Amino acid sequence: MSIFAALADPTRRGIVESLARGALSSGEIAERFDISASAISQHLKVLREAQVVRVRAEAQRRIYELDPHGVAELSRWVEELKGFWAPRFDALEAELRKPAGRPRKRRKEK
Amino acid sequence: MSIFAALADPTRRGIVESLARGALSSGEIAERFDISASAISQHLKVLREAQVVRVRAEAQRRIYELDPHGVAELSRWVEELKGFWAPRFDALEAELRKPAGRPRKRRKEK
DNA sequence: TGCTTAATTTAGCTGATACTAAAATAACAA
DNA sequence: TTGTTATTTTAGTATCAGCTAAATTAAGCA
Repeated sequence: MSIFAALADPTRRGIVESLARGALSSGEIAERFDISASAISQHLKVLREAQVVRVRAEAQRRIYELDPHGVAELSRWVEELKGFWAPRFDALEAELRKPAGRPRKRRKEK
Repeated sequence: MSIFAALADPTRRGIVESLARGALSSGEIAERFDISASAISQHLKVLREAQVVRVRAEAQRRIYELDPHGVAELSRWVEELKGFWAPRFDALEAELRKPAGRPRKRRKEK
C-alpha cells in the first residue's frame, strides 16, 4: 500500500502526529483514540507495511516510532512536485498570498 | 476530503504527476489512462474539492492545473513532521543510508 | 504450571469508493 | 435550429476499508 493510502485515514494521521512527538507503545496510542485496541493494531499494521512507522519489542509491549523511510519517501514526492513548479514559482508565491480560496460553490454542488 | 485521501488513489496521483508537467484538458488527461472519461471526471472532482487541482473553462474544454493551495498544505504537513525530528536528524540521516529496509517478513505474515 | 497483561489476528458486518453505462449539460458550428 | 464535441452527473454495481467482538499469541509473574 502506498504511503498516501496509509495517510488517507484520519486516525492513522493522528497516530503519525502522535509519534512525531516521540515513540509510544501500542497501548499508549490506543488510549488517545476512541476506538478499540484491535482497530489501532490494524491501523498500525497498515502504517508498518507502508514503512511510515516501525516497531521494536520491549517485553510484551510493542514500541512504535516513525520510520524515516516513509517520511523520506513522502518528502521526496512532494519536493519533486514542487520542483516542476520552480520556473513558475514567483507566480505561485503571489497566488498563495491571496485571500482564502476555499471551494467557492458556484451552482449547487451537493 | 483530505488531501491525503485525494492522493490515496493511484490514478489520482497519476493525474497530479501529469499536471506537474503542465496544464491539461479533461480529455487529454483521460487519454493517458485506461478508464472512462466519466471515471476521470469523478477523480478530477475529488482533486478539485481537495484543492489539489483547479479548473478554468476554455470553450467546451476544462483546463486543469495544479492548485498551489493543496500542494502548499501537503508540503506544510510533511515539513512539520520533519520538524519534530530535527533534534534527531543526524541519526536519521545515517539510517537512510543503510541497505534497503524492505519489510523483512519474519514469521509468516500473509 | 496457571493467571494477567499487551498486543495481534480472524471473522463478519457495514458503509464508502471506483468503476461503467447512460443521461444530462454546455459551447460551438453547420 | 440541429448536430457535434467535451465534459459532467446520475444510477447502479462490485470491491474494499474500518470497525467490533472473539479468539489467539506471547511475555512476565504468582
